[in-house]
Amino acid sequence: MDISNFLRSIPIFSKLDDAELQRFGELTREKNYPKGSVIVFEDDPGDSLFIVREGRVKVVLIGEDGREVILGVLGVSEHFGELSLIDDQPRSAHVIAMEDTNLLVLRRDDFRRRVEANPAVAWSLLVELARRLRRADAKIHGLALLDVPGRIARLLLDFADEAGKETIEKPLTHQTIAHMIGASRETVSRTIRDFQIQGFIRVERRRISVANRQVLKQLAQARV
Amino acid sequence: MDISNFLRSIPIFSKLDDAELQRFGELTREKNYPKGSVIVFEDDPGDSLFIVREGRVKVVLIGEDGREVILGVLGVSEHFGELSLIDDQPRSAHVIAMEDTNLLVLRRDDFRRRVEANPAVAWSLLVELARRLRRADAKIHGLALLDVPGRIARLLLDFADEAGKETIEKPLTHQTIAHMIGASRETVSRTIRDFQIQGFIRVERRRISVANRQVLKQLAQARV
DNA sequence: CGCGTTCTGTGATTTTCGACACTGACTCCT
DNA sequence: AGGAGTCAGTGTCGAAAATCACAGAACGCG
Repeated sequence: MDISNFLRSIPIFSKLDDAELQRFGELTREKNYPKGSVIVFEDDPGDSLFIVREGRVKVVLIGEDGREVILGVLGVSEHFGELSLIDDQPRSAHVIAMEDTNLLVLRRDDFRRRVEANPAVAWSLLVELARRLRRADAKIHGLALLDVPGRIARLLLDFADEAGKETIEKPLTHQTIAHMIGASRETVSRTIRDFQIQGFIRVERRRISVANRQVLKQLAQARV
Repeated sequence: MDISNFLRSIPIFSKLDDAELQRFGELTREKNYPKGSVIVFEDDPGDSLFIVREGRVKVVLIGEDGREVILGVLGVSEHFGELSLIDDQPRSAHVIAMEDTNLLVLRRDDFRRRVEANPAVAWSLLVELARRLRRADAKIHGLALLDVPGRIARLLLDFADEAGKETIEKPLTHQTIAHMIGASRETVSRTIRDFQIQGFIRVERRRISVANRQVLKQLAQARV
């Protein structure tokens, strides 16, 4: 797929006409990162926007002791790094490649100029940030008000909804889930096993499917 | 203070010229809410932006069982409710008056039209949302990676920085702090007492001052 | 000034989770 | 096919914090 068409598939650029897309495309550079490499370091100044063209990355916070929390996992045609471009503050998290990854990179000045010339892009960006803010609030809600089963239930429902069906295709290890919900690997293992025994979910070879939506919804709402 | 001047004191409007401020001002309505009343309900459709002119409000998530988490406390010249205006989604949280409060209200269409006519406002809004997103991430970091003393230490430092000095003037009850950091009232009481005994902070008649910044910073970083 | 409501301090008890420490099972190479 | 590395299941243990249950302080208001 050529760059213009690829950019068009991204919400914040979708409103642009061909000429604009072309110009944006010309400003980008490509970069490759092998699995496990760190793309962005927390606290770095940061002056680029990244768009995932191939692979998957995780946005993580890392504590002094090395424990991590995953703020989000981004796949093809999702982007990251715009915060620092907007407010000139340092990076707020690390971004690490979960697989071999190919990114398009756009530098601050180029990006800003283009945005200023295109109010539609600014608006789409606002919508995108609003979406993230809502997600962040939901995450805070989960961490503060739900116990571990609740958080796992919510995560599974989220993924199922996103996939549009009952079965979650993505390869999620218990460790990854643990980091996403702020729990330990063992607790996740136990809880998943529990859900399975109770018949809420079905698991075969790392693929989870939701069997009893109702109960999970219950768990995801109240601390029981 | 007249409305134009008041609006000028707000970051997202500060870049506007007098004529624009005047026009914005004419579109606003005033509303009063007594202490404890609910200004915005989660899940409501929502089509207004609110600016605090007097008083204080809290943005809260409430669980099924009535337990609450405070996402933020907003004072004079801060605003809320823009998310729903941007993405047309329902309100993501409740907003409740902590004191008798006077608000300026701006309706969606008026707001949007004015924003579209003023790219500078759109940009300031982006900066504001970016700031909130960073705060939300920091909150997630705290909830997932820090123990209660750590979270309290961080909160106190935040407030002290905000106040610009060592003493925090705002009237914070232990209950409120507990809701802000996702902990129980009792644990907060005990921890505050502890900090006091250890000489990290000084407390007199509900006003807390930071005595030993260093130690608090330590606590706020690592799980000890 | 008194009285009720809202805060705070503290003990005892109970839950929830994380920390370890292993075991076994897959899977991906090369 | 053999071996390294990663992933998952499980038991025990202990620490952190939530909960429960009061008692005492402080504050704010009529």
